[in-house]
Amino acid sequence: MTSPSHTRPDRSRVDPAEGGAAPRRRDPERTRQAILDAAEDEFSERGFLGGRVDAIAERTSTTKRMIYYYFGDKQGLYIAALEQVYREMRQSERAIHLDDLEPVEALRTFVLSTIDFQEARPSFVRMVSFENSLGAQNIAGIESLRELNRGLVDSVGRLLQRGRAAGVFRDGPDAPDALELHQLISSLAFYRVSNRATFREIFDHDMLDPAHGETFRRRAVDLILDQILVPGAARRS
Amino acid sequence: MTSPSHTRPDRSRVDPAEGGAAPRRRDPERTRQAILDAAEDEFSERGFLGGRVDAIAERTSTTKRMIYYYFGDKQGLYIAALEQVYREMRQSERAIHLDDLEPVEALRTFVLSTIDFQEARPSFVRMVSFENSLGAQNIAGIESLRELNRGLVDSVGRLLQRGRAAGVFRDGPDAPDALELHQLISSLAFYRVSNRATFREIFDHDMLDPAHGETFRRRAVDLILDQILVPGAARRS
Amino acid sequence: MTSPSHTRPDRSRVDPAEGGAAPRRRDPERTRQAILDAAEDEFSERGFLGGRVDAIAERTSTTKRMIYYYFGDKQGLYIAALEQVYREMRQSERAIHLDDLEPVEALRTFVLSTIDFQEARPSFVRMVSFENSLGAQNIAGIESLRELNRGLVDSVGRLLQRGRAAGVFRDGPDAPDALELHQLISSLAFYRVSNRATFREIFDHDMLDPAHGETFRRRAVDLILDQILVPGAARRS
Amino acid sequence: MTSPSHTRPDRSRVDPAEGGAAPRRRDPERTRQAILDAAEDEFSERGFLGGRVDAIAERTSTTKRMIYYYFGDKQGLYIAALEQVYREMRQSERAIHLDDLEPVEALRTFVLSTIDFQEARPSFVRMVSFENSLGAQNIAGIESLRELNRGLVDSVGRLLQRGRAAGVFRDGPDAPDALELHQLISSLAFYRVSNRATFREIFDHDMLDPAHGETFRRRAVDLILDQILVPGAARRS
DNA sequence: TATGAATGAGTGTTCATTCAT
DNA sequence: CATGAATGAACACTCATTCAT
Repeated sequence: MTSPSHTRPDRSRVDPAEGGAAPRRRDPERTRQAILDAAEDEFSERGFLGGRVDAIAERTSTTKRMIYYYFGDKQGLYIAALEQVYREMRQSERAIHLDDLEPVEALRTFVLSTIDFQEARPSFVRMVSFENSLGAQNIAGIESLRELNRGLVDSVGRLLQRGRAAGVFRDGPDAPDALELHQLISSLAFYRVSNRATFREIFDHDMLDPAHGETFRRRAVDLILDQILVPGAARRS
Repeated sequence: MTSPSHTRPDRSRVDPAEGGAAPRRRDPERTRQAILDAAEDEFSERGFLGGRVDAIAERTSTTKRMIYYYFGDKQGLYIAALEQVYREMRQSERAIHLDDLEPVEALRTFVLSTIDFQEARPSFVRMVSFENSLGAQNIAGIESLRELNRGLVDSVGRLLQRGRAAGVFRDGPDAPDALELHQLISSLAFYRVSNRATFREIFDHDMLDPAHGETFRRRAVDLILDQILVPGAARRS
Repeated sequence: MTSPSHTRPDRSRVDPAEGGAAPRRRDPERTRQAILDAAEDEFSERGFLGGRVDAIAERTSTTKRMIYYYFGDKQGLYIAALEQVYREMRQSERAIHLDDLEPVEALRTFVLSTIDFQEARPSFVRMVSFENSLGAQNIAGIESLRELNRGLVDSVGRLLQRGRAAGVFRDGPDAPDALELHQLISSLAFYRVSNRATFREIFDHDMLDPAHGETFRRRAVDLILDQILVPGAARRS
Repeated sequence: MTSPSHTRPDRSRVDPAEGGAAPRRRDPERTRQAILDAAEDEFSERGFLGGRVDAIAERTSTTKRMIYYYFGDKQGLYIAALEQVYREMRQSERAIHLDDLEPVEALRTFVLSTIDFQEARPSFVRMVSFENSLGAQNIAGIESLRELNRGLVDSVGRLLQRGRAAGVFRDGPDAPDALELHQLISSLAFYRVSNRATFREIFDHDMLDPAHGETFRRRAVDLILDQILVPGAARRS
């Protein structure tokens, strides 16, 4: 079982010799990364329109001028931050090596990993939410993001293929394809994080409360398997 | 079957005697409503932080000063707009009179109605998304919103009760309660709208394309019923 | 003979009751004019690119925000200032009522008036110089400026016509037309002001020094009359 | 007759051995000249205040740091560019060897050469215009520029002397001196270029259109000779 | 009830210039 | 000789909000 251990990797660890938090001088990669991390924080909290370049500069030890030096403008920085969170999402999927697991276990692992990632990295969810609310204007035409996500759906596609070949996954025109499966899993995992605040405010119920975590995970896995497994197939490997 | 016919009601038709589109003179209620509608448009497109009071004034034929006269400040206007979309959502649920339908049909109708509403009123989804991304700061403590939503979950609760009493809905500690059911249905219906833009941009797949509408609705209803119905129960009334 | 008495009209004298220099409150026209005058000063000294909106605000008692309120942006203000100096130039020509003078006297008066105006209003010359150096980008398509200037050339055209009809001005294909005459007069009057600084710096000679004024005026008038008058015509009326 | 063939000399051809366009390595003089030419372009298009050091660096293949290495600061570079265009102007006058021509022909040649040069090198006109608009602040005290220009007026002075000695040029207190003659010729030649843009924009008339070139040249030469020649003197040698 | 005028603090961005290597 | 990295001050422009009438 996957444990919710997705935390932001310490990308600033470029030169482990220097231990300081702030990029002091002459370490461009560290400076760049520090800006990027600050941008992720700011944009995930306030969105593209609400995010302030000044605020990002203040979160860093560098100056505002450096932001423009490295990223050109606010949108360039925003896109770079968006790419970063998408890349991490993709890496978290790659890390579980779906192709090495037998289909049912792979699917179960994938569902849990998706839930875990979104729970552990709420800034991913927030950034994607903001971006959607603005009609994905900033994302439009960024090929790297398309590739990242398509790679993920391809993984799911291979998984489905193997399951069908093994006779454990449903087949035929009525069975969901990889994209539909991705949509379904994402809906469950994403909504829990994206709508947490209003849900809590309105219902006094925290969807991310660990007390509900196991129940939610079990229900989600079962629900997905119900949709995919051929009736009567064994759920445990 | 519910058809997707949720469009924004023509709230400006306060005094049908006057036919003009713009609130000319001496009709405070119409002026107020025009501001509110403009605010809903602006805030749902750009969020609270991104939304501009000037832009709202320009969308209306009234002046900026009136906004402050009627709503106090930007946040007051934002909250009023949020209340408006929530109220409509609740009204759309009330309109289907769940209590008058037998449980299975009521559940099916509720699922479809939820899907339809969110599809027809994307500004609801966008405003809720924005609000969540900001941690529901603006919503905090607004009792009216809590009441609206709790009324909805209460409806679902009565529905579940009736189904269990009739022996068609699952019971016991493992069966989902009203809030969990609401979360599940919302996840499916909300995500389809909230993440439409990035989904389309990344996968060239429009989740709201009518071509996929029927399949999605059928799968969603079946999926929910699978979770609620006692095994072997008749799905059609 | 025309005396060099073209000074900037006191356009701020809107409400003669209030004598203060600064537009205090609630006198929009005065505020607007104060901004415009400050803009003329700033832009004529530093050009469009070199001129600073902040500096213009500081020259006024109003704030920078008001500049944008009245003129939209820097370019809008610049164009308004340019229109203002062009308009004054035209008015100074209108003030001498060329049509009421007999041709030779009218021509002499026009030449002197042109020289006087450019001498008295160096900010006109500087603004036009700057605008030319930038390729007249900002002027392009501003119809009001075209009309102002064409009105002036039309005046010169009527003057030439009358002189030819009276047999005192040269005629035929070799005689200069109104536009060529305007170019010639402008060259003399404009260059004296536009190139004053480098001339003084390089030759220690101030073209605008009153000591040379009479000589310059006499030579200029004679030179122009030489070009226009039929040989042997009386130069004095 | 002088033909308008003043084009910017290919100053980059310092070391003809290397054929490359860009100053690659180990050719400091070429690097310096490339920067200078880029500066002339930039400053003549946008002025001292409007010109950007970054833009100059981008016009060259060298880096911004080199600009500071070779020229100290922005103003140093600006002055160097100004000196360059003034030097070329002076060289174009020297090239016609006024002292070797008889006075009337020399004067005619000088007028045409002046017209040709300003027409061929509009960046000279623009830079001088900008510099004047700023009150010649940057030029102040640059002795080299004074020498260049005084040498030119001295040439004209010798020319006048020879003409008077030969009895073909007017003499006496009423006759123009060398500086006045320079001013007159410059006015005609300079204005045609300096005010081309607004003239074209306002009157739809391009003063530099080749169609008007011959007429303008003939009139200018005649006009100058009218001022200088003793009445009745032969215009052709 | 309504409105044009006014404001100060901030908004993204660019400037000429210098540093460390 | 040459370079990428860094800087602080300034840049044009916009924000939500309030005032006087």
